[in-house]
Amino acid sequence: MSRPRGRPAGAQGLSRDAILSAALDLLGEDGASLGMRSLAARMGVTPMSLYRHVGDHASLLQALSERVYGEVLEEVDDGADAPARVRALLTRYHDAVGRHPQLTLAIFAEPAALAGTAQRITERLTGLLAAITPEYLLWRDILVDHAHGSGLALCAARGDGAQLDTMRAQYQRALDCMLERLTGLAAGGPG
Amino acid sequence: MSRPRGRPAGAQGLSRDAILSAALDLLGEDGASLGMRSLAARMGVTPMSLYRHVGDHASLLQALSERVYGEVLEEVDDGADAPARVRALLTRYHDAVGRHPQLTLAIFAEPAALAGTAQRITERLTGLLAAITPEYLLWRDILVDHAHGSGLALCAARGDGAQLDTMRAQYQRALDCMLERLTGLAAGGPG
DNA sequence: ACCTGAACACCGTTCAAGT
DNA sequence: ACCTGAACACCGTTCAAGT
Repeated sequence: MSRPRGRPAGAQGLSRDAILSAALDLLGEDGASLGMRSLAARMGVTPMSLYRHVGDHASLLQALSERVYGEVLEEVDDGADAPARVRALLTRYHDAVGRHPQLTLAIFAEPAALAGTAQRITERLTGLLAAITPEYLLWRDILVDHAHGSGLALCAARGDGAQLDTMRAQYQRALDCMLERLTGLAAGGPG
Repeated sequence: MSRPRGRPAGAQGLSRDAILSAALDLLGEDGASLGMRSLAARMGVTPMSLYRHVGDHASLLQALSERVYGEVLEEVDDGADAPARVRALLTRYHDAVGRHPQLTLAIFAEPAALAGTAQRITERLTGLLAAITPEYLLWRDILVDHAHGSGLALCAARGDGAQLDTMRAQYQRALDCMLERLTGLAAGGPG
């Protein structure tokens, strides 16, 4: 029973990329937490096979977070004005949380995993806000913290697709409300 | 070696209250996560002794969150106006996160643990905001999400006392800024 | 009623094979 | 270079004693 020891004969082997993709798939399923053993089982492989490709569990988490949150920075809409770009950047960030709530929760528990990417996102946001208001540091903190908190609510509602759409719309409303106050436009009235 | 089986002769036994207090102490220490085994070890007792008093790990978490976050509602300053009471309530909530970041992170991963208490806090906040603005639901979401996100940053900076004070002050500034926009007072200028 | 050890089904990770 | 099983030090939890 079970496979013989040593490298399998005809197998084409694992790849770091395939492991990361499988890990995101696994995290997307209901109630599945990202374990080295469950990830290995899903790939039909021994837990230890993973270590050569993705390092230990913390490294795996870091690689996943860079892949997911690195995409947030890929947006380019340099033509738009600063408030619109702030809006787009935060929406992308918030969406990334909604797409991978379990990963985000794991990162929150081990904040070093996101350090580099998070800093780059924050820097871009800071630059955009500086063009809008002299109180850009205060508003950067407000917008980032609010995005995190709203993302946390997304995490708590993991799995429920319909509710997720509602919450995404609520985030848009809240974000618009704050951007209006921030830019001083103070649009129309309530309702 | 080790103790004999059965109930120890002279021991006065465990109490639910003592266990919960010890659990909060344990969570307050650096890098200590709340395990049944580590908690039992700290109390000089077998892991299984705890189950009779606090139930399983999820129940323990829930009991702790009710103890910590229940205090948030104990505030009474009925004389103050609604914005001041909103400010006090959110500040207490935020402080509770800062005092128990590890517990809060554990709750975030298992949101059912806080369900009851969180709802009561949200209800009181909603009532207060309804007296201030017709857009009270929008602002309730904004303020709650922002408090959570800022609390999350507190969790990430766990342990560092000086930084904690700075972050608490930053939260006050952000909260004041939003309450000004919310009440329409629009105080002075930047700086 | 209350606490115990042994046991079960899990973890992440090290290490020494094996091909 | 790459994958393997066995082993180690952990988990939470069940169960059947023991007092």
